Amino acid sequence: MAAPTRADRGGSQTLKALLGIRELVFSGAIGPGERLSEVILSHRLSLSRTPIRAALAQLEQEGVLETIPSGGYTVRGFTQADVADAIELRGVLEGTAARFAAERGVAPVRLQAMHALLAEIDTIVAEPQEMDFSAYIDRNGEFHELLHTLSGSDTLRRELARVMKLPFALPNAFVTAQAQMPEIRASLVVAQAQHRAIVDAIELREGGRAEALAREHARLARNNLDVVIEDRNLMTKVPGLALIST
Amino acid sequence: MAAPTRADRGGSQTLKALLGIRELVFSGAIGPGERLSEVILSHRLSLSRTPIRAALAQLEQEGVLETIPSGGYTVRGFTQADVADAIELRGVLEGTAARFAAERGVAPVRLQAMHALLAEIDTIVAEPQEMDFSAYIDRNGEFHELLHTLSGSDTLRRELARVMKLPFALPNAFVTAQAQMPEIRASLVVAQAQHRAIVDAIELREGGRAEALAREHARLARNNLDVVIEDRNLMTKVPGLALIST
DNA sequence: GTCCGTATGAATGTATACATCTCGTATACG
DNA sequence: CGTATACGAGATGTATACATTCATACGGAC
Repeated sequence: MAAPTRADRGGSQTLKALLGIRELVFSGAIGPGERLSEVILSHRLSLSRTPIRAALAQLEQEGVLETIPSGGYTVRGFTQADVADAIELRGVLEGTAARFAAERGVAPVRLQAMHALLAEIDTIVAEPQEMDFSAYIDRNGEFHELLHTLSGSDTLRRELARVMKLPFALPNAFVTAQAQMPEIRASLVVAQAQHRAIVDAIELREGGRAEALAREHARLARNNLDVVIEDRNLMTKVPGLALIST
Repeated sequence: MAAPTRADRGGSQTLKALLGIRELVFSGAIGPGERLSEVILSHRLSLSRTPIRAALAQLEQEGVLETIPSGGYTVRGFTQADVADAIELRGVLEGTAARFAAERGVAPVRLQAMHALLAEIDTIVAEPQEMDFSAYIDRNGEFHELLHTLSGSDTLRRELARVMKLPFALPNAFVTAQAQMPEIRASLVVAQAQHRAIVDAIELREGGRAEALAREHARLARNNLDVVIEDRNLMTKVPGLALIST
């Protein structure tokens, strides 16, 4: 039983506030530009103002909220360009992670773990009829997380963790939408080919190639964004994309 | 009279706490690994615990502090590799900023401002006898800030602002140390040549070249780091470098 | 009718009291 | 003498009361 330790950063209240407010924002219940009142939120979430304040401050750091010069916070409005930039930024950072891994080398044990993941994703993607998207999302997330670790740079890993606080910048952001698109399989097959190429480049210590590949890999998500934007119905399927305003 | 508006994020107390704690940490008064007690800090800075808490949370986001699993914060210890990574990360992000500026184009007015800055730095660096380091630091800072803006990406600009919260990652971090080194002039002349090349590449819409140049520009700082590390006397001249532990 | 000053209300910023948990220490038992 | 347990000091987490500031609306003067 996961004994609720203080490590949860407010084992209860502050974490509740964080998750609660995030939910309110990304579900669109509050809407871009709208002001977040501490007292109203504290009533709505049945918490005191203190954990609410802590959560608001953190969400501002995450880029979800903006400070009002006179005090307080509003929901940040994202443009399509903002989302595209966030995705490309992830690509740049993951490219750097891949390059670091290639240049600095990685322990054989970890490469083995990488290959194990690749094999699992292979079988998932190769599924003839119905793909297990849930499994794909899990393994794909693990792949990227491991890649970040392989960089060997904590500073870089932190920064990547930060950028991926924005849900639409996540590697898995568009997978659920892809599940409803006709060319799904092909798209994921391409993604997996890129996964393999990235690992290959890392093993061969080809830093430049590893970086370029990881960037291109993120561009897949970038392309999907353009497709999804066209289809308002699909947009609701991508987490956090409801925040896009103009 | 700068009317203290709430926009200062705690017009007084919270800002005081932030600056105060940062000072305590970067001056080495607290030291890596040491725990930061809220009550002790509140006494030391003559503030209540509330603004202290807010400042601690922010400094943790900035990467200066680390959370203890059981609650509370300690001063983060930086290795030489951490500092090098932070500098290289800045280079990667500034490279992306330069590439964006080249690819997306910048308004002529802003390019003019860029050239004006370049001209000013030229005259400063060309000074025959004593260089005005203070002026150089100011203009150099403005150059980099403007470069970040020229990217046209707010997301990227935010991320750059974050990375540069670590003082040793700042473009100006090693200038004061350079002032005490024999090869100062040459080093800054090279830096200025790179400045010009970056702007040139942006004007010619050569994204790849702009990115590579900005990265190489950051490597100058990286190289200076190695030199400074050797000389414990110089280390104290570089802000925040006292945090380096092992 | 418009503009400016004032006043009122609500929001955030701050301080502090209280609750809860962690960790060190001392003591008792095996 | 070592270990386990219980206790206590001190830390953070939380709630709330108080101070201060900002925005809005109202009223009066020009």
